[in-house]
Amino acid sequence: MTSTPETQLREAGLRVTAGRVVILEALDRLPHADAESLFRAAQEQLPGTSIQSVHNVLASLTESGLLRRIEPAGSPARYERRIGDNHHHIVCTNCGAIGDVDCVHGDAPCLTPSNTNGFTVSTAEITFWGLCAECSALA
Amino acid sequence: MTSTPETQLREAGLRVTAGRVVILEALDRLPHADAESLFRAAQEQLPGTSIQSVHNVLASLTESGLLRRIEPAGSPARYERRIGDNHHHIVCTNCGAIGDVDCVHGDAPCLTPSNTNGFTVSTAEITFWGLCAECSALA
DNA sequence: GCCCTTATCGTGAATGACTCAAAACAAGGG
DNA sequence: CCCTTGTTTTGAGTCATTCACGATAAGGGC
Repeated sequence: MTSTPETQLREAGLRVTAGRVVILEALDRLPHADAESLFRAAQEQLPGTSIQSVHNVLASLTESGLLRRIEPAGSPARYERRIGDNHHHIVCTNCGAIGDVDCVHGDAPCLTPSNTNGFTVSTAEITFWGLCAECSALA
Repeated sequence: MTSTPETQLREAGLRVTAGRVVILEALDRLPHADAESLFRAAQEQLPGTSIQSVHNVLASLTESGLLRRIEPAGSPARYERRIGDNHHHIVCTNCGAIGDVDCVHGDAPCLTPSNTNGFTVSTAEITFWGLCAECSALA
């Protein structure tokens, strides 16, 4: 039950602005979208907006924890409305499409590296690479 | 037994050039270095070199499989002389230092996502985030 | 409902990390 | 030793993102 964009923003202590609401709504339709796609989506409802404003919005929403930012190698940053769970991602090496992967094997094993080299580990992030259904079909 | 840079280059079918040898040697001293650091290291032995040349070298070495390129979120690409094993990395969220992590739990479990959304998975990449020994001490 | 403070947006310029292009150069087979 | 072809150099260009700052609007207080 994701609460409405307005409620979410208020709960995060952020002002409710048209830009933020539009971006949050666009991310429901376009999960894992990058700034550019969100900009194009936002323009339909906010013709006067700019790519910088989209970056502003994404930065504040990410900082407040309303969005999760993912940065697959070789691709611009993508954003998703996070559901609090720590799921992972699978990226198509051909077209860049991204899919969600529910936490692997009951989520515990991968959070425990064998040797940490003195590091204090706080999170683990898994990225799977492969071909999406469409690209596998074409191959 | 890492073979010498010269041998490695020849085996990969690449010409042996001063720049390539210098970069490979620098990566022994600076594992997980980025292009900029390697450029500075290379300048000591090749005063006339340029950052673009370093990128050239890194690109061809990566393509030939002599180097592995890693791109942690929020950091420029790092390079390492790969040993063929599929190890993972741990990145310090404070200073950006990177450590190697031997494959987790006998390497199999993390390569098998629970649901693949129709994707054909070929590789899995795990990035651990935390604080390096130095930064944990300072915190 | 209106004002005022202050967060946010929009415009513009700037940055970092890298890629592209073409001329100068050098590795190494013949 | 020469010639071919892969590399390096020099220089410009790109992309995604950030910085700076005046204009604008959200929303608490009156």
